[in-house]
Amino acid sequence: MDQTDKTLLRALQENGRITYHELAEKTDLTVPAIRDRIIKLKERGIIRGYHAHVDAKLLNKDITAFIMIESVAIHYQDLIDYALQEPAIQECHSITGGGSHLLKVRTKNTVSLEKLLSKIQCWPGVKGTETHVVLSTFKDSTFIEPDETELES
Amino acid sequence: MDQTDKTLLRALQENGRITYHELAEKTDLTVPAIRDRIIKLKERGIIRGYHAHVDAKLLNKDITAFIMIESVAIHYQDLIDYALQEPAIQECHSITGGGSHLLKVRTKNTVSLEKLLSKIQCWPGVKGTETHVVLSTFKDSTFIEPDETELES
DNA sequence: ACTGAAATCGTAGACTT
DNA sequence: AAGTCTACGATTTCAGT
Repeated sequence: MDQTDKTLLRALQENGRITYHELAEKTDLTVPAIRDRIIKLKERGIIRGYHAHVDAKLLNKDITAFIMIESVAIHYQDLIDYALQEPAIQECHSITGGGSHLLKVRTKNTVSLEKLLSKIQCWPGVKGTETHVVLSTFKDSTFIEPDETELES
Repeated sequence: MDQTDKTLLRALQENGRITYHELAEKTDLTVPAIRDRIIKLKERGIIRGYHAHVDAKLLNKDITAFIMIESVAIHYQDLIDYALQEPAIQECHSITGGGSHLLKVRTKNTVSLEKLLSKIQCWPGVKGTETHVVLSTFKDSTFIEPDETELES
């Protein structure tokens, strides 16, 4: 993980379809060298994948919400299994502080959000939920600055 | 927005570097037709961009946290401006329920999280914060299912 | 990590429905 | 307006060095 790798990671996060040729220009390396490095970054798990970012509202998902769940420990695995199966749930984290888990969900409207909440409240071990509907999103980035010195390799 | 567009959106969300040829095979269209559709999806804002997804932990960001902020309305714009400037803040939403805003942040460790929190608590209008540190992430998808009938076009 | 050739892919214009 | 065909240039890939 040297300066060149960091440049590649920044560029690929900014534009996931950038060509090897452009990356070669940015780094003063040749195209095959770029390719080798990117393959290695993938093999090391640093690059997990490439994804198109689509606009949720334009795909008829008008509601984004965060749902804090209070659940009992014995049923944590059930909760995870249910969360993985539900397409409207984009993220599921276990967290510290009030609540045991936090979900990020996308639904078409308030009706579908209500249906989803009813489902969740029926999951085994769920004692309570607290929903925060997103009114506006001012920043939504997936960019991670690779600026720290790395420990490994 | 027909069945073909939905297939394209699904495929591009799953693999942002998929070739037009592969997409042509999936949809039984020719490569130029695929290209035209993708250009239009971009022009309509449905495709916002393409991004490499990198592993935060492997880039020395060990902490993910959600910070709920209670702020006074007069200073909302200040809060947004500060959030946009801070690279550790990945998301900033205004929300309903307890708290006025929710941040998703990534930091190297608890020390840098503490520093960030100190900064945020000094922002004008911030009355209080409530931090939820992520212990484990069980689902982290950006996939949005384009399965509803669309209103526009 | 570089070179160079071969295969694959993306792009643009003209044409068809 | 949307798709196809064809041809050309760009990109990716895969040797060997």
